[in-house]
Amino acid sequence: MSRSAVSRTFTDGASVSPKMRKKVEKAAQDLGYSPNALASSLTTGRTKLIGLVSNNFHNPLFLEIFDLFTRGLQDHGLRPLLVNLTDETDPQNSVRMMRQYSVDGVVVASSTLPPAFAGAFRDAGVPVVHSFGRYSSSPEVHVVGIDNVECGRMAARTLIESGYDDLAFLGGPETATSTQDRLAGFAQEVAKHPQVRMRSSFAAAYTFDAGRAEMLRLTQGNPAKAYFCGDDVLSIGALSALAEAGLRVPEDIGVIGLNDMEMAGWQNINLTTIRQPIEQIVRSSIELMESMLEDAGRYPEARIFPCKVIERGTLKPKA
Amino acid sequence: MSRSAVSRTFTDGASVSPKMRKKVEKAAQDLGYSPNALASSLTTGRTKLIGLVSNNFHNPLFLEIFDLFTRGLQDHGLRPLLVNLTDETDPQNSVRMMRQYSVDGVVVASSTLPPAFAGAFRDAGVPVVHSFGRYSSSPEVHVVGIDNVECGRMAARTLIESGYDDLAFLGGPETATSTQDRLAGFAQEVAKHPQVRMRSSFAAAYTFDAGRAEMLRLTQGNPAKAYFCGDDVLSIGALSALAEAGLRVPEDIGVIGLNDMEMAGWQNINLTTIRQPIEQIVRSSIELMESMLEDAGRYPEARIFPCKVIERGTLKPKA
DNA sequence: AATATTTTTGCAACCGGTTGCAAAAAGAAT
DNA sequence: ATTCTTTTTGCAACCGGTTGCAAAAATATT
Repeated sequence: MSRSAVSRTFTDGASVSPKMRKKVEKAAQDLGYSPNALASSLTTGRTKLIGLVSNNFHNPLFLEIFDLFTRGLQDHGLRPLLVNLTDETDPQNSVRMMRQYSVDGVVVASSTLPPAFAGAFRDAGVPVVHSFGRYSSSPEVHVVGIDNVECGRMAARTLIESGYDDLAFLGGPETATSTQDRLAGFAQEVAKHPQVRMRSSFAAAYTFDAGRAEMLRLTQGNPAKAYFCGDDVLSIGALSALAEAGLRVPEDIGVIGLNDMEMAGWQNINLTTIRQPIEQIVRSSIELMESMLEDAGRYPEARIFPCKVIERGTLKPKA
Repeated sequence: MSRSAVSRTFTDGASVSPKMRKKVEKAAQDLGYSPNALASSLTTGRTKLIGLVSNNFHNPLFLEIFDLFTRGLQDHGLRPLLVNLTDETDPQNSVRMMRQYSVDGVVVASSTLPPAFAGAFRDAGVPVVHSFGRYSSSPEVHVVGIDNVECGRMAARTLIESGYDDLAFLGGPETATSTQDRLAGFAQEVAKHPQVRMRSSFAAAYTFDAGRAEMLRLTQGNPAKAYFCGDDVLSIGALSALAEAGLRVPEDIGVIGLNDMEMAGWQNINLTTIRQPIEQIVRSSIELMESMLEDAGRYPEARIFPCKVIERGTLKPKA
């Protein structure tokens, strides 16, 4: 029973006779031995470690996303090494760290990080997919997500079909690419309808407080009749502000969100929103990652999934 | 410039002359070299990998907890290897996995897992701390969390002080130790007040839907005047049910939750609740883990942090 | 300047596995 | 029974680092 024999019984596809395997397994059992994954990575070059880096640790939607990612990766025998990107952390730092731990790949799960961030991994030779990233027809790296421009159009279309003609976009931080894209689509669709007017403003962050603050400010003046908020949490903040201002939803003002996080379906929130198919996005991201593990040189690809409107109670029913 | 010289420039405290260090650093720069953490772990026996295992991927509070843990660990140069424990996964399985990846330690972040689960790691010789675990005066493993019995008492006391005398406990799953402890404390305090009556019931899970369903059921009959719900999400579900049943809070029925997750402070929820000091618990857990990395044989210790009532709008103001 | 002391450096063995290759064992064919 | 194949096994080198130890270099002492 040599060292190689042991190694071979634990790597499937290797040539070991049934009896040798039995013998080794028995011994392993008795000694409580199990192979050291890290040592083996040294020669095989694979760690099965996947860096999961995100900066969205305040949006409950991302708990759902982390749940899906961790379960999905585990099911494929991969291990998520979690990286919480705060504002201070230097991107290059996390790139270096990921390399030191020889991760097999990195998935960047964030709707607010710029494409260049994910690019840094690719430049370092680490397979990377950017989930929930910005759609581009010629992506720098693999991107899996939604078409934010189309979502903007969809929101405008929905509001208009519901009979609103005084619209507004309440976005997240003006610098986030997702915000810009959604606004662009929204404006584009509105432009097709001469009788419809629109305006826009921005919350400081994709948070309840920011949404509420901005909507409170808006209710001081002369608010629009229907708002497309760039995110569900933002929407809920806005709804809170509206309630506090004594305005009824949807009778006085309509609201449509984006994401369809679990909470949006809660009966006391009941938010009409555009559903982002996170299960599909995550599943597809993992599949893409797996295929890159086989062939790292794969040409960057954008996988875009369609969104759909989930009608609940914050918009007047369509006529 | 030998291999050892390189190794020494990257391990602090090693004997290298300034000029040698410069030379190595220059070369590393040019070649884009950075040491392989996994290879080094082979000889040093330390990976700086910490298993972060949890089964609470549906409670938004845990997003806050993951945020704190990942940031905290990162700040100490440790890397969280995330494990999502689903119902199907065999505990032994994750123990083996953690050993294969030679994690330096494991933190079990869960209020619902039994102490025995964390014990399995200890038995395997892996340093472990159970955060948000059940308090015990003679813990099997290090536990950091709150005293659920005392929380139960505190809830009852608060309700009684607010003038309610027809109380009820609306717990999570009856099997969860946290539920049992909270109920015990609640009942214990009520027993001191002969004029106060109480009852109890249980939601199927610590979720909005379960809380709502149970409260809807209760409103069919003759509900109590004030409820202590075993968790904020549960409370919010209950609040939704009460609103749907046309009952006013706090005028008709009072509600107090537990956890004080971010959402509880949202103006349109405004839940009176018992705050669990998660920042302290997480910080302390990490400190404890660090000290175990030095001295693995440390005697199991229970660190319990006090909770406090956060008064908001779901209880009648104290007289 | 010669010697003693301290610091820096490189050698070589080791950490715990994997893997190409040749020797040994088992099975098939004659 | 002998020879030819095929399968199984062990040897030894390697993955990318660390570290005790002795040799070499730099500093200090007389």
